[in-house]
Amino acid sequence: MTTAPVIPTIPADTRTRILDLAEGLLLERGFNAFSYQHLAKELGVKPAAIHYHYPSKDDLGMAIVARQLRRLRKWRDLPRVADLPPVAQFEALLAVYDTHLGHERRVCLFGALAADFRTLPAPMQAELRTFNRELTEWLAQVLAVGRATGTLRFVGSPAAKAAQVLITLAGALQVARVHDETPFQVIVGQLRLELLT
Amino acid sequence: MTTAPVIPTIPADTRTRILDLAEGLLLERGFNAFSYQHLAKELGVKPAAIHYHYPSKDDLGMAIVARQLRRLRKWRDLPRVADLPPVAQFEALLAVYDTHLGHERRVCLFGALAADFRTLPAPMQAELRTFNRELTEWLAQVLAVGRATGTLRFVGSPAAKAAQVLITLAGALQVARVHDETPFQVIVGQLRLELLT
DNA sequence: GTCTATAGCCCGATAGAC
DNA sequence: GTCTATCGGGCTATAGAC
Repeated sequence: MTTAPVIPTIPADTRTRILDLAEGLLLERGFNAFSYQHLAKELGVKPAAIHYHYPSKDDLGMAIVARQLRRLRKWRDLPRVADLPPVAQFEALLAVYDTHLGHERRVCLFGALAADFRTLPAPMQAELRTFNRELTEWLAQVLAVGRATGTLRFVGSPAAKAAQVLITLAGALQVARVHDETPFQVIVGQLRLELLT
Repeated sequence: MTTAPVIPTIPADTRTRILDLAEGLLLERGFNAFSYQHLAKELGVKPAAIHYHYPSKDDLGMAIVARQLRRLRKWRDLPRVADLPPVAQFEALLAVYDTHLGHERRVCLFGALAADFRTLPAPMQAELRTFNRELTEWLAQVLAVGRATGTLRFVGSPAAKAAQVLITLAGALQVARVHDETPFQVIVGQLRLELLT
């Protein structure tokens, strides 16, 4: 029996470690419920050290959303996603939400920020709008192709259905947080039942 | 021409005024983004005055959720709601969400609290779970009767469909906040298109 | 270039005035 | 019974040490 190769854990630079940690706290507790103190304690530095890397909390919040947007674009354009048939693309999307669920029942970026939206700095608001718009447009295209090729089934416009499906997924993660993972699975099951032919 | 009877605006007692105001701020900005100072300034008193009526912010938050739960039960059992046929009950539910939208694009209680759920006091968490559970059970019953009588159409279990529809409505209000009222109307239109025969 | 000491503010909450 | 003066603490952010 061979042992799996040891993949060295590359210690991310401080700037990235802060961003990862802040993103986790944002998705687990909300933007107004984590502080530089929380980050500092976890990283073993003083709160003010964070300010060197991200001068204001607004900057840090913006960096989180901007990175998520870059990731979305990268993911969407990946050959192993972009070249898939529509049903597999839809399943790949579901897998992303399932991953969120697996990470301490994190909600998605949109679900984390929507309620507190009015308290967010304007640049973050704009970036989140772009994020949601691009994701919706991508899914609308997937749904349109899927219906045209007879592998996905729905009534109404692809844009309306995409908006509905995405908000259902965001909401399913929120319900999972309030109750447990069961309703998430139930709701995703319902989506599959309705969409897949 | 006769003038409409003057309905005197009964000035609510201070306790109720605080609760109304706090509820509004909660649904517009989130639980962690409003303070006793905000309430006090609006009411023309000092922050500490609020503590007389609601000793802690946890008490105030709990009072908001508890009142919403009382309202839900009252609304659901109203003859003009309980005695309606399923389609009209569904439309009555949509009207409630439309009212939220009309009030400064408020989100619903669930949508306001889900993201920050882990930062809420335990009694509030429990009460919100009850709120969501009772609302879901009510809608599941409505959907079951509607399908049995041939006026509502859906696949899957009434419970799963109810969970999906409610989370879609909560999410539709969140999207309306992030973008504008259009996506809310689009998503509600999609729901109607799919459910109504 | 990286981090710490500390300022200054706003928070929720208590004690006690009226 | 109702409200105000004030406290201790946590917050973000700045100034400056190393």
